[in-house]
Amino acid sequence: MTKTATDSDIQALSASLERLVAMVRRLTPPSAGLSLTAASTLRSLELSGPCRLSELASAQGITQPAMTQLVTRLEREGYVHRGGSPDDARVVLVNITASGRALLHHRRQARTEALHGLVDLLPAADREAVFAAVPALNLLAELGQTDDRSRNR
Amino acid sequence: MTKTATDSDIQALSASLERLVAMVRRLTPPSAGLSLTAASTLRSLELSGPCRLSELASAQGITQPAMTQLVTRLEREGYVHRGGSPDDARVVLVNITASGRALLHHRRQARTEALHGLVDLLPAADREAVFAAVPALNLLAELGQTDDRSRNR
DNA sequence: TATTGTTATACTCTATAACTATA
DNA sequence: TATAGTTATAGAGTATAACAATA
Repeated sequence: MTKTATDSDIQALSASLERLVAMVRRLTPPSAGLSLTAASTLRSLELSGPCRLSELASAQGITQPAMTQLVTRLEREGYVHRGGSPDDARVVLVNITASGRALLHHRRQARTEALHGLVDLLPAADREAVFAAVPALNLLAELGQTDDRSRNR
Repeated sequence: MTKTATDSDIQALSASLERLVAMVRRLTPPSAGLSLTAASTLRSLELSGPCRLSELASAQGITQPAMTQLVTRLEREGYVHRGGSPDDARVVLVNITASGRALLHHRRQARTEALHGLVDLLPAADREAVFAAVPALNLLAELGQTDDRSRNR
């Protein structure tokens, strides 16, 4: 029946996303050691392997200087490592360390536990609706990631 | 069939939420004028009406001094107003201004437009799964909000 | 000359500790 | 003495502009 998305559908989704962001922020606040951008950058490195600094910056939607500083902090804490490229001496290849992987693992466990507590409070029907939507939500998030808004920096 | 949530369900949801947060951050970056906390605080004021500074702080999961400063910035920009309580002279009641409401409205429009672009790229089945999950996601977010973790500050 | 990354500088956002004013 | 909020100070996180090194 829902052939195309109506504005009111989109607005409801948008409002829901706003609330979910607030929830996630409370589940793993920056006080837990990593800012949202720092955590997201680590995750990205975990998936991609060694990655250029400029690619990391555009993937996170922040500027190159901001990523330089973030990587400097992450390197100081031992979560990433800066290496050079054999092909191009200008390039810096950033990679996640074992310690960085361990940190991600720990954060995921903590959040999973907290989420478990919340999800268990949901009525069964709602719980199933949420899980049923996970693949679609992943697709949506992926589209948002590869969308080239703010690539032009 | 899904009687209780399995760990792998929860982990998939958790990972999905991480990606959605990254997407939302790119849709309305802090460069658009308001940080996530600032926007969330305004939204909260829009819903609740005049609110004590300490309540705002605990609702957002930040400290009282951080909220003092955020409210100072928002007041300087004209988005909120500080008033006293007639009952208790220690209390500050913060309220949103017409300008603050207008800002929220504008941001919502911008995000809704951007989301529309993404949602239209989803296959119809995924689109419907997302919309079908919205009420459940709202409920989940609400549980996360009223959950009293990090109330003890 | 263009690209990759860093440095310099400034502002937001957050925390903890110490303080003021009121209850 | 306890509570509501502010001030002081420090550090993370971000931006823009100017720079160095390499292609």
